[in-house]
Amino acid sequence: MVTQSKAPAKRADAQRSIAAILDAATESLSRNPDASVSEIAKAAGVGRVTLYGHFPSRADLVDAAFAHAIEDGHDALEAVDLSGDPRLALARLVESSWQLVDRFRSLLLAAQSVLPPGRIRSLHEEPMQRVQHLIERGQAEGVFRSDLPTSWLVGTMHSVMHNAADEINAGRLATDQAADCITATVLAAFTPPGHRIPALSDL
Amino acid sequence: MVTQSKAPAKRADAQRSIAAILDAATESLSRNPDASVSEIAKAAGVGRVTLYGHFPSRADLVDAAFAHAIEDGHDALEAVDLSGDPRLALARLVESSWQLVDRFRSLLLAAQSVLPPGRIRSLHEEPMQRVQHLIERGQAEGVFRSDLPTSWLVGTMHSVMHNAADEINAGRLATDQAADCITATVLAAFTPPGHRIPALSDL
DNA sequence: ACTAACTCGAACACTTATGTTCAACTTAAT
DNA sequence: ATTAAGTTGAACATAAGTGTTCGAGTTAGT
Repeated sequence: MVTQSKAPAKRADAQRSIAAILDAATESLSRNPDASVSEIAKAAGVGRVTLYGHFPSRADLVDAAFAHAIEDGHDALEAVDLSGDPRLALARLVESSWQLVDRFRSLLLAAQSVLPPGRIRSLHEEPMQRVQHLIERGQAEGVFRSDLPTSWLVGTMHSVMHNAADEINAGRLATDQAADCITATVLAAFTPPGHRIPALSDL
Repeated sequence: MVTQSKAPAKRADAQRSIAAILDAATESLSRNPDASVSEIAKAAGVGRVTLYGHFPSRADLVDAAFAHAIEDGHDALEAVDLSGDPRLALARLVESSWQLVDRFRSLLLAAQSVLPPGRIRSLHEEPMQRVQHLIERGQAEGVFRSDLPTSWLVGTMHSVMHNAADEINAGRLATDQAADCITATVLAAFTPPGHRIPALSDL
């Protein structure tokens, strides 16, 4: 997938431009989902026309930036070891996922308002399935609650991380405390009724 | 606060218009945070010029609609009995809050992108404090966890409700199941480490 | 050194929104 | 019945964004 089969191979400066644009788009859209094409071009140190030369429309650009971010995230998440106690695996996964969610949450907003509905979900699907599998394993082993839908638990993990981003943004939470808060909350939320809440320490 | 001291008292038809505009704005913005003034005016069965006659700018209109919604919500929330077991009180509060969050979540988005930063928080402060007081009482009585900041727990309750809205929107959750999922999740998230997760039934 | 690919700014056409003005019409209040 | 308040659509001015075209300059590849 590294080299497309058709296209006559871009020139070196074009590749540099594209990379710069993609980076700038990711950065700009992460700060402001409504960032204009002009802003992004300027941030990339590139002319607006050049940008349109590589990305036919703003939507194409957002799509590319979002896909690029997902790919980055995918690599990071794949490195996480999901074996062993599902609760410990979850803690590890949260730790890694959190940084990604925090970085790209605003980019997601941009994507949501521009990309066709199915597109985002299909890009998310692969990493999401790893989460879902882990949760299902935990449910099967009886350490995660089964009285709520798996999809609900997936969403809960997601939204708790988003909450952390909001709290940090509002100055009510320190960045280095976020991971602990998230882990503690998600672990508690996943614990079956009647069971004891595990402390982070005794796992 | 019902009648402003100065203003020469609006005429009956003007009051009707304002009410219709406010309702239409709430409804339109709840469906689409970017709804245009024209859309809202049309939905209110009123001329665009008339609308501008009452609300100098789009921002003023959004502000008014949002404040109106908060006031509605405030009344509903104030009717909730917060005495007795904090966990039961929380369940009652969640039940009532959930409907409001569901109704107005998109309106909040509109407000966030238009209103000055402090404005939203100041409008939210009063109802939020009731939640915070309840949580603090639960923490003091030892039935809610104290190892996480109170503000974090408040935010968690909020974000879990938002998650429910998303899940419904995505078709992964039925509307009538939402309240139970939220209650179960929030109750679990608030339970202190080492304690057992309470089932909804045995409270 | 030659050429095709690439870059750039300026200018243009197009769209969509906000907010204002005007002049005629309708309605509520006393 | 009079009058002031309210309503209305059409037209206008502004502003900001998107996408395209053009012509001239630069740069990478062979």
